[in-house]
Amino acid sequence: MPSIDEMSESLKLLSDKTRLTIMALLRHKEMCVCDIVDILETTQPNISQHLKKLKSGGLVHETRRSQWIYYSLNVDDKPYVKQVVDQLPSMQAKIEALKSQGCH
Amino acid sequence: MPSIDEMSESLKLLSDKTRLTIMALLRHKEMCVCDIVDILETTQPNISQHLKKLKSGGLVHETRRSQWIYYSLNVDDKPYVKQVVDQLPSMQAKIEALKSQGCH
DNA sequence: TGATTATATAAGTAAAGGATTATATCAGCA
DNA sequence: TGCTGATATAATCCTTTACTTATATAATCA
Repeated sequence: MPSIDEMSESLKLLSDKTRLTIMALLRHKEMCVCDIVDILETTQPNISQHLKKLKSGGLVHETRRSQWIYYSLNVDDKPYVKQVVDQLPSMQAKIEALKSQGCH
Repeated sequence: MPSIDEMSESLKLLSDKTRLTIMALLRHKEMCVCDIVDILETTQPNISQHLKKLKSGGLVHETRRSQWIYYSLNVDDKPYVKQVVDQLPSMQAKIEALKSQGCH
């Protein structure tokens, strides 16, 4: 049974628009930092810092694969987070748009 | 289908520990401001301001009954909010503790 | 090894947000 | 009408936080 403290911490991570959009993107597939930067049209340090918060809050998982670091969702152990993420709108259009000029 | 903007706004309301606790309390029953103040052991203006935010975000509903204003949950139209609220821990113990020295 | 690309970290800034104190409004009652 | 209790609003303070710019680390490749 999650405590109010745990829940409010996770919800704070989800309450930022940029981070919530990152979660919506990762729902489709794992992505590297530069993919997310391109799609969200912001700076690389901005995204890196948001990802760091999501990671230390246990909401995403990272894997290095040569020079790229791929991030993926890690929400299966938090039902109240998973249910929110599952209801995020599709980002398919934005992902398609990226494909044509992918970051690598 | 809710937008990222709508969802992040609701989640921001839930992400504060005081507001999340208020939602957990209201899950049990409607309550007036002085009840919540007593249980959370904070000041009346603090609770009033949090309630105002919850109300303008559409997460609670208010009813005046003589000099008391009762607040109750209003989450049935927002599934992603309802699912979070449904998983909040029980506040039964705190509510019981209040009964013995109720605010009116 | 040096150059390039991907990512992280650090420092600074500006804006948002929660809490407190003081005051105003509103309802009930003598 | 005046008093008391319940709630709301205003103003202020302090902390948190998101973003930017600059720099550091790490990996690949020539």
